[in-house]
Amino acid sequence: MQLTPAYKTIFKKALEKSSLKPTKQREHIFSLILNKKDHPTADEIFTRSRETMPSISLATVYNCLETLVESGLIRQVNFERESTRYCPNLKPHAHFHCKETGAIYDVDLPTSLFESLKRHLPKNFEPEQIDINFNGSIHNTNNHS
Amino acid sequence: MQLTPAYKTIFKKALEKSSLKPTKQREHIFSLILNKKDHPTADEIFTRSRETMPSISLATVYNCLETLVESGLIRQVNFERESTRYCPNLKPHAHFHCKETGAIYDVDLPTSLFESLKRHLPKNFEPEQIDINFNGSIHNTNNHS
DNA sequence: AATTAATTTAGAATTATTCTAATTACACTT
DNA sequence: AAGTGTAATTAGAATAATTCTAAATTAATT
Repeated sequence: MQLTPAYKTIFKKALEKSSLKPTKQREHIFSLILNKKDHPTADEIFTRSRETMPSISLATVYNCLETLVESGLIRQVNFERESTRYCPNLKPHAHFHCKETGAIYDVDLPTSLFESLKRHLPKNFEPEQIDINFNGSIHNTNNHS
Repeated sequence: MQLTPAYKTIFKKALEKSSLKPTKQREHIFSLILNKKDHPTADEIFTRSRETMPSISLATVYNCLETLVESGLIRQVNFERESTRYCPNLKPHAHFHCKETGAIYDVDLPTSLFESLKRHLPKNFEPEQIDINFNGSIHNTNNHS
């Protein structure tokens, strides 16, 4: 539940760039998301936060998540209209949503693929963000030989 | 507000395959979505429906949309946590969401791109649906020469 | 210490969607 | 043609994630 010095610097820089304050709550939530790299919902983050910061409120969790997304430290992930989930992986990647378990997996993708996608847009379309979401199931690989 | 005979057949076949009935309401909603190829929300569809079918209820609109999606006649489109939108374009394509106007544009993509995306999944991941969403703005092309 | 602006907080409000239970429509039997 | 059964529609209540509001707290600055 502690940021490494390196991440602490990244955290402060990113917030200051958007003229936002590096508060205890924001840092706490950022470190929670970094340290358990699943894709938690605001409510899950709220529950986890209270274990070590019992006074935090749900509204604050939502506020902090918003500021973290704004400053580029985390990404939002949405599947259909399920609760928004949050992701600290800033490398180019897609998400795979297992419809059986609801689990979300990061799928790394080469930058070239994103570039190739962009080339299909009309010239005056300026994408800021590209979300690629797979929906499906994960087969059992029963490798009985 | 009328389905062409060709679409009427597609409509009936698709529903029957899922053992669903081709009712007046389902057909009406399907034709509405087909005839104005924007990406309306359930509520917009509800409003449009009542112009020609005043007795329809919002619950029915939601029910019909669900069955149309189930039977593969239309697709759902989600941006962040905005209202779900519906799309009759079944060709492989992505969506571009303009953050200024909120408008959604279809972006045709070659099947090869989807194939290439799939190749980055672990072998036991079985995608059923791939959603590609661009988020950004559309620049003015002021072509004063 | 006083002032200000930003942040946090609790709880109310919002809103898209789903649920519930009653009614209606329709295909199938008698 | 009347009766039966199942699916679909309907109105309105319920749900749940998120946002809003207004008050309280915090931190930085004079």
